Amino acid sequence: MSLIIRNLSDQLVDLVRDRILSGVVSSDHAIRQDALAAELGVSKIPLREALARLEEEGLVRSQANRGFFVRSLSASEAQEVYELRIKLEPDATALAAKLATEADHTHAIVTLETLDHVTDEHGEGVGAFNRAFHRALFRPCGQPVTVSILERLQVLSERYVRVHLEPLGRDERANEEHRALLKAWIARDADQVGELVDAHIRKTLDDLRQQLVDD
Amino acid sequence: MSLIIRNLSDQLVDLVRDRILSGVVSSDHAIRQDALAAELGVSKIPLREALARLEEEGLVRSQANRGFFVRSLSASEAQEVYELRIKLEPDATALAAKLATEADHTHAIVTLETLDHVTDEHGEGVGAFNRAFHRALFRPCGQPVTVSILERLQVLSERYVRVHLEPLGRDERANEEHRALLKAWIARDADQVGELVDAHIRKTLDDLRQQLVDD
DNA sequence: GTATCATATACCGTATACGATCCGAAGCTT
DNA sequence: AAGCTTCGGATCGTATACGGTATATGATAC
Repeated sequence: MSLIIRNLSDQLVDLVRDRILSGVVSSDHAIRQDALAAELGVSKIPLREALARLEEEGLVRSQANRGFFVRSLSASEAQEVYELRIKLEPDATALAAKLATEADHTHAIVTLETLDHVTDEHGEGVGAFNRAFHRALFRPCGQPVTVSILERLQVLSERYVRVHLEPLGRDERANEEHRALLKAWIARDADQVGELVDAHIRKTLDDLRQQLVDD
Repeated sequence: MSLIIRNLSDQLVDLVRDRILSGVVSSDHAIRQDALAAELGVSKIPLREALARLEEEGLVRSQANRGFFVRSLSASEAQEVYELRIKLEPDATALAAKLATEADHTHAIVTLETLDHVTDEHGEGVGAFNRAFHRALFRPCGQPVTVSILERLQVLSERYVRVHLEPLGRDERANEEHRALLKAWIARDADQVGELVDAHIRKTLDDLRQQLVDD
């Protein structure tokens, strides 16, 4: 049992990221450091470190002497992020399928079951579990830089899914695609995994595009 | 004249990054926060923010209660970083060639001249100017996320160039490739730009591979 | 109505303090 | 002698307080 010790700012990164993804804090609104720190029961020093990290991730931006702001969404960024995922994620997931261990398999299976469960209950944080599933599939690829880039891209893309797609309840089709993808992944059919991931992301992008012109 | 106001931690990011790239601080050695802050004449709070950002960039890693360490180099990471650049940089640079303004053109030309000059004098920081040149070529692509990812990849790859290639003085061939690339880029020949960038990165990777097996 | 000034607010950076943790060395046990 | 335990210094992580500075806002003067 290797227990992971995390300092406060590490934990704050996740906490604040979740707040932004769930839309609790609105775009282009200044983040009051003292107020937020007081609300979370920490001082502003670890909070500022967390915000600095989130700025590198692309979720917030900062202006000198003005503070941190949640970055606003834009159709062009959505397009860009999904195109980047299409360039990177299929290959990484396909490679991971070849390298995955038994433990990776069970982890992916469990993650999908959790995602199914949460989807059925229409519970909070479907997006987070969706992210976790895809991450479970590409993480074993053994390429740390690629993994970190993909994780960042996933976070960015989740914002658009939450705003534009989640309300529509298009979970059904996605879940079927997930099952087919997992099956091929477990079977280590790298080629098919690559195609399925590619198709899956493209479909999401198509849905998003349609939704964005409708807006 | 829009003067850019940057706070201390922003400036420290660049300063510490340069120290790491130039090899002043050795790998896997703990960064003494108090000592470094005192040496730089700042307090450790903005320094910690800068280190947090550099950890997101992949240049340092942190262990809770142990501090920040310069990440060590590895052949597999080099390979990975260059493969990622091959996947992203040719397209981005080709797109930028189509979108570049007159100002972008002059900026790229000036940057290459500076690079030539520095190379001739065998001055310090050839790597930094090499980075600046490539950045000048892909920056006008109008895709901020792609640009930030490529900048990160460039920083990571520069470490390997400095250690394994720069001592060999292979600058001549690179400079010829740079000139051909710039010419096609100015002419907005997107297809050729893509091919040249791809070839340029591949050659560097090949050199690197050879050097790494020799090591 | 515009320009200038004063004030309030919030961020930025520093100094300081203190608990928590890590690491190496000394000492003890076996 | 090898291994384990304990201890203390060093460093990190966090909190708090304070001054400096930039921005925004509202009042005043012209």
